[in-house]
Amino acid sequence: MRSDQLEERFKGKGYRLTKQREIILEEISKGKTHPSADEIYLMVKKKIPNISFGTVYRNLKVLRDLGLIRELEFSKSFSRYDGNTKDHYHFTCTKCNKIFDLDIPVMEELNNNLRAKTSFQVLFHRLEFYGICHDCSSGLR
Amino acid sequence: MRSDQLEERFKGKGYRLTKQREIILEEISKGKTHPSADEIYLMVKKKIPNISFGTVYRNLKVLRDLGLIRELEFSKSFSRYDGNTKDHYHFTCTKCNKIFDLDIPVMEELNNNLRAKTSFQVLFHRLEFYGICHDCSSGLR
DNA sequence: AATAATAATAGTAATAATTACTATTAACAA
DNA sequence: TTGTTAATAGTAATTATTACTATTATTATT
Repeated sequence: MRSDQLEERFKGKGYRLTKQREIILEEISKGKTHPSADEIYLMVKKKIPNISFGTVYRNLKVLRDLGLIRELEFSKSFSRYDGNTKDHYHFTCTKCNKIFDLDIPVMEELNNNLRAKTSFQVLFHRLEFYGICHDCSSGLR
Repeated sequence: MRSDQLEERFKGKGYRLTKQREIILEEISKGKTHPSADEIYLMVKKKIPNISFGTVYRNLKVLRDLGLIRELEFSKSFSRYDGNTKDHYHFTCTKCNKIFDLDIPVMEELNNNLRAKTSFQVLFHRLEFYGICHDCSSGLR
């Protein structure tokens, strides 16, 4: 993306284009890795030695908001527990944060398809749907 | 599950069946909700007022290990960032924790299928594959 | 049933990722 | 160039989870 286009993108949403933001975006975009906030902080620190963690986190949110990067919420934290131990998918309502079990078959073929295309040992997959649940979209909640 | 079967299940893996474990399992299994560790702590606290957070967390891991409950790692924390903003899937190596972009088409039909079966407003889905990457399974890493 | 060995517990402190706060600095519209 | 205000650096606070430790409870063995 050209620098003036980038600037427009920022101003369009009322953000300012700062050196910090430019370099954070640059560092994330240049590789094929999927760095953590911590790793991004370290990479950027080489170019802006006194940058702070707060600035990195704040700007990751800004860049995500602008659609310039994607945030993948993997995780170790914030688990939910399910008494249903048979393999199944979930739907999460982004409004009320309720999680619903889905009664659709688990697609083992997705793993097979990926095995056929790659050299990965595919063990399992996680499929999570997101949207608005019935109660929330009908104004009941 | 009968109580004696449950006990066998625990002993089989060298765990003891304690009141705390029984009640934690009971509370998770009785509803269709997907409680957080915090919520479980509060539910169990009604029956064992002086239970501690540590006990809940420790036993959630034990119950998961026994296959009696499932842990869904949703999350707010531990994000990874991706410079590739076009919709795509990932493969995560559970050995080296590397994340790979997958070059397989995004299946919009999964959302349509779910829309057809439920009254949810399905907005998007996340599909993550897990397993062992080529380098790790060939002993290179 | 009594005992010995040790796993599990309660209570508390520590950790790790992220977010909030605040005085200072920098971007940019006029 | 200047005034307005968003963004920054630095630090403290927050939140979910884990670690630590003295005490208690469970189970195997007598």
